[in-house]
Amino acid sequence: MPRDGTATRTRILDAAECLMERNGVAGTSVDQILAAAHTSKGAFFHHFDSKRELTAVLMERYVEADLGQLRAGLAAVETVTDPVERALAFARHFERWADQLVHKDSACLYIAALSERDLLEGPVREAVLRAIVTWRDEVAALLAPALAARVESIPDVPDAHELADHLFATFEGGYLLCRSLGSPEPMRAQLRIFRQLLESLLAAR
Amino acid sequence: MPRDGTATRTRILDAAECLMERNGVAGTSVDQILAAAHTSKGAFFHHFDSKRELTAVLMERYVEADLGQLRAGLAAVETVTDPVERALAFARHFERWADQLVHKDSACLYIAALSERDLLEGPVREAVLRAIVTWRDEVAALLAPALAARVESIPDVPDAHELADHLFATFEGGYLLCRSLGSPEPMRAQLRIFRQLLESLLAAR
DNA sequence: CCGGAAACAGACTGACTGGTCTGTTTCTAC
DNA sequence: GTAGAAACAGACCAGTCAGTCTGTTTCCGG
Repeated sequence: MPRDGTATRTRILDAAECLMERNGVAGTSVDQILAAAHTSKGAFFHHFDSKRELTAVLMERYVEADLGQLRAGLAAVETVTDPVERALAFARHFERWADQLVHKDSACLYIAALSERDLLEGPVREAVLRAIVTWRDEVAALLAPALAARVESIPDVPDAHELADHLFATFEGGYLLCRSLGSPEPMRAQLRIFRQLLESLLAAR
Repeated sequence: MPRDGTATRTRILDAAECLMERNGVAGTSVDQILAAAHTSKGAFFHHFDSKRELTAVLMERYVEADLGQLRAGLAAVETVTDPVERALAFARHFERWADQLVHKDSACLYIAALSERDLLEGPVREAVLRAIVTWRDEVAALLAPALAARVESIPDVPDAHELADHLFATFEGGYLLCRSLGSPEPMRAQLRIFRQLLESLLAAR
């Protein structure tokens, strides 16, 4: 086997992720990626068939990392036995971890992908969908027992899946607030609000 | 004065809004806009100095319409005297209006603008910021008295401004869920969740 | 040490980009 | 009516785009 190209491939993916998060997919040219990755057209089209395929591979990798964060959150609270406490601990986990999540003027690749319609077909869409559905199902499974424990004290019990989606919505909304305000603070604030709302929902009365 | 060009101008703005919502700003070319608006390069650059300026003007118009929705929501509940009931009526107002808000596979122009960094400077950014801050301030002013009325029964009272931002985050997160799932349903679901969470927060105990 | 395949470099291409320019039409003020 | 300015049309331009192609380098099995 000839020389190893995985380092170059990774550099291209890293550069593309960084640029596309900031400028969008259509707003990022292959030449820009090459410059940032310190490589050439030849290397790029050796590793990827097209810009489209790069985007798909990148999104796949991004989703995997994202789901890793979900699993880490679930693992961090699996020892908590009380369902209500476990749900709240889960919310607190992400609240604590918000600062690391949003570094200076970064954004979420999902937002970049979802704002371009021609990406909303094929593998990119499927990857995003997998992320959303996995978060929904896993978080709903965590929330359902907590909601069941309070079902008699809540007049209008929210649907566990929709409430799970609301965490996803909070993340993405937080990202957008951070982008527009140019500060990582809103993410922390929004995750805190989510936790506070969940606490009041699940409070014994 | 020669013939009236406002109709053409409006057609260009409408076409641009429609295309940019779907494909992003960088993902929409001037030629595409011209085709959709059934006009020419000459007309376009007569009405706008550049694509950048069109984007800025369009965003200004979009923000004004958005703030109109906010004012309509505030007006719809201003007769409700009890602060808690007024806040809840406000949430219910948008829950009811969710379906009209999101037509089939539409998206929010804020998301398109915020996903491209070079737009995050100058008038486009200022317009988005004005929308966010106005929503925040107006909604916070609505929520603050309601929160004050419950301050003794809530252990960890959320900040009114951050809670107001959470409504904005819910809208944007809802838009993203609608885009990825290809359905207008998630918007309604997320606004319902927001209302349910607010109800439990403001519930007398 | 050498044959071959993968890894890379970069000149090149045609389509498309935002934007300019020249010319024509349409209206109003006089 | 006619002068003049705004409204519009579309050919045109230089630059950029994604993608191709040819050639060179690097490395490993034999």
